[in-house]
Amino acid sequence: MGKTAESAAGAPRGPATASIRRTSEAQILAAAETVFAQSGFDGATMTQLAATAGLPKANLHYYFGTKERLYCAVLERILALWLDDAVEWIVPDRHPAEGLAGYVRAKMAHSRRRPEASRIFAGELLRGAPHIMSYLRTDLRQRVTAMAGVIAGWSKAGLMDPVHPVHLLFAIWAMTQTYADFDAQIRAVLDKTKIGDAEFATATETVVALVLKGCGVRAPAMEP
Amino acid sequence: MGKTAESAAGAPRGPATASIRRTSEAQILAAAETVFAQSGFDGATMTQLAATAGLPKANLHYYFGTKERLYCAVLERILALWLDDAVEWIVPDRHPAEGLAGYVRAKMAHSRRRPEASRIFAGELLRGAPHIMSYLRTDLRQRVTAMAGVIAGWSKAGLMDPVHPVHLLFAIWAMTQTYADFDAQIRAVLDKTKIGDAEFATATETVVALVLKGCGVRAPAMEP
DNA sequence: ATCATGTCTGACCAGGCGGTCAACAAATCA
DNA sequence: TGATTTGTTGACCGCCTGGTCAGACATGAT
Repeated sequence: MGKTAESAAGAPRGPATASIRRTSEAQILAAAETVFAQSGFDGATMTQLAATAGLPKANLHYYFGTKERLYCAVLERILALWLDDAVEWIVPDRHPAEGLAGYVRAKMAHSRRRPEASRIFAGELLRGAPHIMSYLRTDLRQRVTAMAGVIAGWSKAGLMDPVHPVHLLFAIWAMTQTYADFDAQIRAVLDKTKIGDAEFATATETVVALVLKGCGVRAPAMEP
Repeated sequence: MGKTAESAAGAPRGPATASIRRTSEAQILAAAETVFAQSGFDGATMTQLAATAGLPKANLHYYFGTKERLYCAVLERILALWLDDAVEWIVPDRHPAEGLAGYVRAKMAHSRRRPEASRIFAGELLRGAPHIMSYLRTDLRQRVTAMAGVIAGWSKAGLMDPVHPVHLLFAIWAMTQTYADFDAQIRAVLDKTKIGDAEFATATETVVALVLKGCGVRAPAMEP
């Protein structure tokens, strides 16, 4: 039937431009990420959310219905980004010296570039993960199992010590995300209003070294 | 003048039993620690706080005035406990193998025994530490400086690698507190409703090994 | 008894919260 | 063009929030 050419995918209703919806939703989601990261779910108010988005409050309800649905939309957006780092680095083909270092650096870069996403995730976990428990138990758990297998393989191959793979991952997540989540503490201790690139690079290399040496990763063999 | 014998210290007014005040305050603080840990400052309500304490709402206001003052009282209680671990373990007399391992184990024990305290602290940091920023910049920073000196001393003495001491501390805090703060994630990934003692011991030893090997701590010399 | 002091609490309040809705503007379809 | 759907918004609502307060109650000194 005569659907217009534009609506290729993801436009269940509305025959023509869903671009307005997309634009407004993106605008609201971006604002919401900032506000939820600063104030948390309970601390944020719809009025504050609307003001940050530069739209009337009723408009947010038009697009997302309730505060909780808006929050969940923000969460889903974050989770999508969350999973991609691992598959690039924690793979059997790589040497652990490269894989673990790359993964840690990717996670640190995440904490640097998108601290708000990390903070929203942290807040959700702190409250017992009421909105993402099912995701944790399925998607995340599955990925962790896969990554743990890779790491165990590295150990068996004699490329590194036999470290408990899952707890190693917890440790890596903790060390890297702390620079986003608990930034206030780090700034206070370092006596800086903002963490500079140099300081962050120092942090990154400290964590990388801690992980590589901590896992007893052997020097990678040079490819012929 | 004729103050009764009981009021030895800390009873500025009231001639007789200040024990009632002490008891009620302790009861309220204990309940508040639980509720604030579960729901955060914004999520918790005075009604919920009162119900958990088993007292009428007005009673909480009688003793603490406002929700914020109650919250701050809870925070202060936590901070007092927070500082004591370090001074016992991160001291020049000890070998780093003993000092770092002991410190990590103490922090892990803290996460195990008093996860609520850790979560309240984490929530406060996540929101930018509005109530404890001055504490972080004074007390905590001072202690960190002292600890960093000890660690740097260990490195100079050739007892361990020259690891950046402050970032090492951030890493230790992150790895240990993650077992309290993000317990939901850990339980979901491990597919357990509760983390057992055995699993927690595994976690502890994983972190201890990661830190000791990661810092290149030499084997401690035996005392004659 | 009387009084002073501290403790306790039900009833109440103003304000802000998330959410609704009717009416209106804009865009797309026929 | 008119018809129909989608987007926009100010005004409004009921509820729950943190906080108040007058007065009941307990306790010990005089």
